[in-house]
Amino acid sequence: MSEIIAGKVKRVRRTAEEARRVILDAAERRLAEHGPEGIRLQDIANDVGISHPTILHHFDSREGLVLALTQRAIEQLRADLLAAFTGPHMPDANMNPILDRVFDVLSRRGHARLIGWMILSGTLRQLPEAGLLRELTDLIHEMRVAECKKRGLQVPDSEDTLFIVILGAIASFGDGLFGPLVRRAAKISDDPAVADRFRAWFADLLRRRILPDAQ
Amino acid sequence: MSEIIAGKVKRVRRTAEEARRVILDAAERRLAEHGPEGIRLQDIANDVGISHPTILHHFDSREGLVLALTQRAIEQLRADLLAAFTGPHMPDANMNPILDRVFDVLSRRGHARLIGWMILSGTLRQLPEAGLLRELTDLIHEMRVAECKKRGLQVPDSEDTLFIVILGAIASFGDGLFGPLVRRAAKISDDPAVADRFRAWFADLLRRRILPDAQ
DNA sequence: GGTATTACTTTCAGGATTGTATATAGTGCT
DNA sequence: AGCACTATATACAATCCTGAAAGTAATACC
Repeated sequence: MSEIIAGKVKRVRRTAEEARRVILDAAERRLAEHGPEGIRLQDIANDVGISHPTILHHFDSREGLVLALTQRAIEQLRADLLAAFTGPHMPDANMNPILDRVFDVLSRRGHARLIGWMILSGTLRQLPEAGLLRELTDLIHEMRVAECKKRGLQVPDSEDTLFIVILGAIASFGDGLFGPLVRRAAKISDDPAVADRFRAWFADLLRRRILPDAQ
Repeated sequence: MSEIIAGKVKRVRRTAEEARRVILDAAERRLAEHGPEGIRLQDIANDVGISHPTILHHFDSREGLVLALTQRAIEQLRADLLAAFTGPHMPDANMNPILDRVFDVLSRRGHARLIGWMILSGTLRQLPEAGLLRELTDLIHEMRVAECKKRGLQVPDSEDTLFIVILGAIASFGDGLFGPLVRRAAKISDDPAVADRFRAWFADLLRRRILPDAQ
């Protein structure tokens, strides 16, 4: 491992924190590129340029590594999502920009795949519950009720709002992982414009369900 | 393996077809209960009551088994869907029983997880393109256009039908894999009745989009 | 400069899983 | 009955991965 200079091994010594970071980065890359089975201590160690027991030194065990990876990913995802939801146009019921950001976080940045893998490997059960969607539901429902009252419309059931949020979440995650497959099964061209149109279409569907058109 | 009677091994000999079937059944059960990593030759062999090389004899390799499992699931699903859409009550466009079936295969029987796993690990590329969703879309769209004309409504764009189907697929897959997580994040009780209500709600949403209420 | 700490390496062991080689026993056919 | 075919079993090999043990080298601190 590392460089060998004149028969002696040149070691790179990082701070523990730094070492953990680069190891997690490498693990995440492997996961994204090679899928679930790509997280092998040897391979990750090779990528970083260290020996695999070093990983065990920092994370105790393979599971420790996976747990740390999961934790970090969840925190990032949560931060990204909160940023999307507390953006400037939030009180607005226009779902398009919000869903755009959510889809972007989950699809392009690969969080859906990551979370999917974590669900499959069972590590996610060991993490604390976030309740993020509950907060979001309450937020939207409040806005929805107020708007409906203002317009003299029938006030919707709170479970309806809940289901809208759940659908949004499930479809966003689902698109991030299964989207390409589904589009192929529908014989859609690889053109990302179609995926974009679908997203807009879906956002419109949700928006109309949340608040019927005033026009 | 098998029963041992007076020092001799009593073998159960099935037809190749039958053997493949029971093996796939056992694999599917393991998949549903333990997820993708639960598909281990030894375990499956134990469940069936055979030795694990027998599985290799019938499927060549573990990957062959997984592939066959997926293929069978897709074919079953395909048959179910086509049957559902060409069934007697079809002009009715009631999505509920259909979605029930889809959710059953993908959620309860664990195929969403398996396919998710295959996407992540890259094995899925070896399956032939089905184009199933395209056929389904055409079927639905035809029906939809006919019904709209009959009622004197505006004929919908074919892309609208396509997106409905895609949403149905993505949400079904998404629910199968991410559903439990999402429901937890929404602080919903584990009560499966809620998941059922959501499914019905979603089916209704799709139905209304396909054909607006006549009332 | 000396010493303690710890990040890191090399080497090896244990375990699990897939896959191979070869023998055996049902089943159908002549 | 005898024979061919093949589904099945046993035993073994090969590989891979995680983890342990023990020693080495870089950094910090006195």
